[in-house]
Amino acid sequence: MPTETQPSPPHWCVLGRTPDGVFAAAHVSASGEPGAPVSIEEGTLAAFVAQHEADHSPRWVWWSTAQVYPELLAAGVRVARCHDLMLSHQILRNSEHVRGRQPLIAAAHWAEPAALADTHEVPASLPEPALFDLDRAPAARDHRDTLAEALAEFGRQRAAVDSSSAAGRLSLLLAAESAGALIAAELSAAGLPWDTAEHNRILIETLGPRPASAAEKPARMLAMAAQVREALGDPLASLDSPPKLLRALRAAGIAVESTSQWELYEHEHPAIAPLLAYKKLSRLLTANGWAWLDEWVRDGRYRPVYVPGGVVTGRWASNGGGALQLPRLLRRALRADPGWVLVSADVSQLEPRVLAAMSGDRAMAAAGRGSDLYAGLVAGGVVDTREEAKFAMLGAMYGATSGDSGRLVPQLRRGFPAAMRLVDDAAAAGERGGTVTTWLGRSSPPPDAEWNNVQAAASLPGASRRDEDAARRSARERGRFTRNFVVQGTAAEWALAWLAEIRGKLTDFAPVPAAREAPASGTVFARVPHLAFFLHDEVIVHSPAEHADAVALVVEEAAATAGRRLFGGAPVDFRLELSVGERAEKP
DNA sequence: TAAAGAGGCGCG
DNA sequence: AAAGCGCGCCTCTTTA
Repeated sequence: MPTETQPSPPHWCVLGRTPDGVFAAAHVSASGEPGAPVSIEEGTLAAFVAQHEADHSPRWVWWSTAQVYPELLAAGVRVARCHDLMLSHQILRNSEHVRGRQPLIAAAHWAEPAALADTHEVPASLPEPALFDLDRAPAARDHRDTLAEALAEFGRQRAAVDSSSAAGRLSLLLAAESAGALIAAELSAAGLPWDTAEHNRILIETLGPRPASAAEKPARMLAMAAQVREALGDPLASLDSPPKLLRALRAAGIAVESTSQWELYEHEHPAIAPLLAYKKLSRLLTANGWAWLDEWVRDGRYRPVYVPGGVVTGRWASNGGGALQLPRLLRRALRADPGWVLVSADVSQLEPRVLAAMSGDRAMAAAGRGSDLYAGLVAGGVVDTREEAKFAMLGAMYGATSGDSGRLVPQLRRGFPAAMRLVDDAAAAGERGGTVTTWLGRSSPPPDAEWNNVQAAASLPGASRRDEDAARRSARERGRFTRNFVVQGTAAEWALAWLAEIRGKLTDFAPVPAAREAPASGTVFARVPHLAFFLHDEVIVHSPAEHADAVALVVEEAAATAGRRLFGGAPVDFRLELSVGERAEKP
C-alpha cells in the first residue's frame, strides 16, 4: 500500500468528450481525486492513448468499449485494461450486493436504450443506432459520453462497489466484464482465419454446385424436394412454408402437430427421411451458405460482431454473422494461416463443475476430479451410464420435471445434496418472484409487471381454476429461469476470467519476424498469438506455430487460475479438451 | 409495404 | 432422440 507521503499513481484515466465534442481525459488517483482535464486534439486520440499506455498503463475508464476501442485497434493501439462504464452500470444497478443502488438507478440516462424502452421512458420509435453514432454532429451526440458525465458515473460506481457487501467479488466481475469488452473488440479486429475454399467445397459436396442466382435452389435440395413430393403424392407440396407443409403432410396421412424435426422423427413414412434431409440442406444454405460467405468472410477472416453482456445471464450475445451458431459441419473451414496453428480448447462440463464449486459440494467436485465428470457420476454409483449422468445433470440445472431427464434428478439429489440445494433454492426464489445472484454478483432481473399481474390475479378471491393454473405455470417457468441463471451466469463469469487471463498472458510472447506475419489479423495481432474465437466455454487462439505448445500451456494454466480467482481453494478441477493444429476440427 | 410474430433450427 | 435454460437468424405469414 502506498503511504500518504508518496504521490498516488494515476490508477485510472477517464476518457470522454468536452461539450464541443473533442476528446478529453482526466486522471483519477487511487484515492478517487480527479486531476485537471486534458483535452486531446482532434485526431490524436490513438496517439494519446498509446503514449499513456506506454508510460504507466492506466485502467482506461470510458463510456463504452464498443464505441472507442475498435478505432484504437484500427490505429494499431491496444490497451491492457479498462473499466467499461456502460457494462458496469448494468451490473451494479441490478446487483443485490449493492446497497446504494439508488444513485445509479436515478442516473437512468446511463441505461441501455433497450432498457429505457422497456419502461416506456423512450418512444419505441427512437432510432437506436443514432445513440451509438460517432459521426453525428457534436450537438446531437448523446451526452453520456461527456467527460463530466463519465467522471460522475465513475464516482457513483466506485461508491456503489465500496458500499456493497461483496466489494471484492464485484470488482472482479467488473474487471472481467470490461476485459471481455476489450476482447470482443479484439476478436472482431483480428478475425477468425477462415478457409473460404474449404467452406465452398463443403457447400458443393452437401448442396451441389452454387446456383447461378440466389433464387434457384441447389441441385441436392431440388432432388430431396422431388423425393418428398413423390412420397407424399403431392407434386405441388410446399416445403418452405410450415403451414402449407403441415397440410400436405396431413393430407398424406402423417398425423403431426407441427413440422419440427423432433416430431417428424416419430413417424414412419417414406417422405420423412428426404424431408428431414431437405430441412438440413435448407438450413445450411440459408444460414451459412454462399450468401453468408460473401457477406462475412473477407481476406480469409470471419469477423463476427460479439455483444459482451448481451445475454441476461452475462453470457455474450452476437449481433450479425451468427458467431455463436456456427454449425459444427463447418468447423473444418477454420484454418490457421501458413506457419501458424489454431490452439483450440473447450471446457469439459463447465456448468456442472461451476455448480460443484459454488455450492461447495465435495462429492460432486470429487466426481469431476481427474476425469470426465459424467463418468465420475457413474463411478460414484449415482447413475448407471454416462448418458444418464449427462441427462440428469441437464435436468438438474434446467429444472426438468418429466421425461428421462426429470426422472433421474432425484438420484442426483441424493448423491449431491449441497449442489442440488443451491439450484433448488434458486428455483424457489424465482417462483416467489424474488431475484437470484451469481457467484460474483450479477443479479437476475425482477419479474415484469405481466408476471406480477398473473400471480396477483390467482390470489384474488374470485380467481378461477384457469387463473391459478396460469399463475402456477408462470411461477414454475420463472423458477426454471432463476435455477439456471445462477449456474449459467457463474459459468459465464468463470469463462470471462479464463479469457482475460489468457489475453494477459499472450501479451508476453515476443513477436515473430515480419516475414512470418499474418497480415489479415491486423497490425496489432499480425505477429503475436491472439484470441480468434470464443463460444461460451470454448476458445481458439491463432498462434505462430513455434509458440503452439507454450500457448496451449497458457490456455490450460489460465483455466486453473480462473478457478482460483473465483472460487479460491475449492477443490474443483476445470478440465480442458485441448487440440493444436492447422484446423480447429476435433479429432 | 413494412413491421411484428411465429415456426423452425443452429449453438452452448 | 430425449424437454428443460439461454440466445440469433432465417423464412413465411399476419397485422398495422
